[in-house]
Amino acid sequence: MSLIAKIAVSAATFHIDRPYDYLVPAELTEKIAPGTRVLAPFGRGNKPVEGVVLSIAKESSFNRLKHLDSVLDCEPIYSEENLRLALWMSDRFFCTVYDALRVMLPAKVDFKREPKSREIKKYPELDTKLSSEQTKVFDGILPLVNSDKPHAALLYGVTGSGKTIVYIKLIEAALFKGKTAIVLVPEIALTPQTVFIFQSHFGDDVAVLHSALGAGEKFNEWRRIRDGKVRVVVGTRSAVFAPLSNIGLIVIDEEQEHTYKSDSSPRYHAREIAKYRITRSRGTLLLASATPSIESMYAAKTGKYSLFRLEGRFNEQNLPHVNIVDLKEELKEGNGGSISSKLREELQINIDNGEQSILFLNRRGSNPVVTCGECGYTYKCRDCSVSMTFHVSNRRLLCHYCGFSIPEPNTCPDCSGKLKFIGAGTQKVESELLEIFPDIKIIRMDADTTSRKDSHDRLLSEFRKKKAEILLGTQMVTKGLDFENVTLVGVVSADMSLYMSDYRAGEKTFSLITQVVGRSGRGEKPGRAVIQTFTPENRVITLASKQDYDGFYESEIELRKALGSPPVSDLIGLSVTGADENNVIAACAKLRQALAGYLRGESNVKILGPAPAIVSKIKKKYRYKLIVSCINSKNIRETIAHIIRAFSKDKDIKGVTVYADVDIGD
DNA sequence: AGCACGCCGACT
DNA sequence: GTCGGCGTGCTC
Repeated sequence: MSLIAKIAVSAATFHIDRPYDYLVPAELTEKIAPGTRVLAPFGRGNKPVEGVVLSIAKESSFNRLKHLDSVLDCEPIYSEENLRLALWMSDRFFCTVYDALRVMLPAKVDFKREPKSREIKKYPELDTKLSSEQTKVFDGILPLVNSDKPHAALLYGVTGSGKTIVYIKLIEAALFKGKTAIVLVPEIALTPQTVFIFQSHFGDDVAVLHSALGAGEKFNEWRRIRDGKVRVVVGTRSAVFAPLSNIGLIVIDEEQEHTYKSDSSPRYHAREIAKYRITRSRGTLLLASATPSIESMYAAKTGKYSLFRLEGRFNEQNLPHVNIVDLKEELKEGNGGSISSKLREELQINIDNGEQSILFLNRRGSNPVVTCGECGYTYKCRDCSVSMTFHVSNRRLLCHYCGFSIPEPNTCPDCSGKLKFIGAGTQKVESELLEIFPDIKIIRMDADTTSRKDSHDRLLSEFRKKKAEILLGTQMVTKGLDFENVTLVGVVSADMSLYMSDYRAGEKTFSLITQVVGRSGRGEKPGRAVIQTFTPENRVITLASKQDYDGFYESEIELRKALGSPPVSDLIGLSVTGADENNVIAACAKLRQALAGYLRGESNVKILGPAPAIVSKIKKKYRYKLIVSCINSKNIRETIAHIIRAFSKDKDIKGVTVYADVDIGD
């Protein structure tokens, strides 16, 4: 009697995803095992598709089985632990089992060679001088790492308080116990110094996983980890799946960063994967940040996580002196430009003193809106519901969502009226600065100037060599940069991220301003910051300017409690997309009805929407959203999964797709 | 989501 | 007769 293999198939979509049974041909019984990849005939056309063996059985309840085509690996590429995690992910994050498995491997894995034997190097414990505060934190966390019970801890450590050295000491402790460690960073390119410290400290014992690695390099690192050649892994989101065994410590640095959440399937949060792995290996999860997410601090304050604090800046540097500039007043005085008189004055002081400045503006291009001054016509993307941004560098209007572009128009296409270019992005601010200070050099750093390989590093090293007076850029200038000659930071518009419908808007803005202000005054000289805003009295802006995290947390958590937002309750988003807007709306109505029916008995469940997404059309597809506010439980997730499956089978709904997303931001 | 099957109209 | 357009339903 031949064996039956239960396969997670790549061609299966969410609503038909289940283990598919196949007969194992006699000649494959030697090679096949749970965790190997196979080719299996699927569908009416028996097209060979890739799949992963979940388990081997003796019999099947299905009676018209097909035979597997071939086994692709000479040994299991997924461990039992991987398979278990994938099954858990599929019900936790509404994805197929194959999708979950796919994200655990580097893009291209060619695994036909024999494995190498594992050798464990002994790592010598290093001698390093901690401050008394660092010692206190280290002594607090060490027993957690040394115990055999799973733990989660939050380390609240202000910028410059020396968190990295604490991570290193804790990793050493984990290695000393024969365990391994993972450090997650938001984006390698933005935190080169942090990565460099780990590399120089742990040498050959550390593997770095970054997105800039080629497929082959990534695979080599992955195999080094898997073969036990390294015991420490530093990397971005997907490094949380690194094939280490016996994990003693996972550190998530800047844990509030949104990059830890995947925005395509599987829509997982690295923190949740880390918790899962740590629980099973009885290790410690250390979340760390200068501006912890509200949900993590809430978990710490309610006793779910242990809480540790590092509040002294390492070199005893003082906080930058912050000026808040009211842009309404500037307008009254006739200054409608991007640079207020105060910021101009402060920039002049720095130029005169040979000191450098960083300016932050979270918008690229020249002008985000081009409109007709006479009839009001506005240039919108052909395929997306957003206005097109003028880029002076190539004199084109560009859609930032799909890349569609047109040449710069001369007059209004409707009435031939004169066009107005409204708002300011980094390119516009650059030209305004050059008008004010014609003799200086400015380095602009945004997606347009860093698209080529290594251009990021090149621009930063030019700035470090003092080849420019001002570094002007988007998000990418807010993190990790450490230039001792930078004594002034300017936030060109603090309002931009503040007035979005996202319930995390305040939290994100607080974190962004706090981080960018922290770029100033990192050397001997004291730092200054100028924050420009139309709402200087806003709570988030005043608290961020004082770097008052505790004050911000207290006011924010009260707000969340009053509104019933996370972390007091959870949100599960249902996104509905399709090319025909009426079909999408009709599908939403049906979905809402189904949700209301199934969830009627549940207490504390609210269904919000449907409403158009913030950007209601992208690449010709309309996007609507329903939100279920609830306490996320297995029961609720199963109900929603059931509704989505039924929805996909519904013949009355055409050309519309739906997916669910947990822990959403808006 | 693919992909094949099948029903029906159009054309040689 | 038979080619092919697309509506329908299944996927071990």
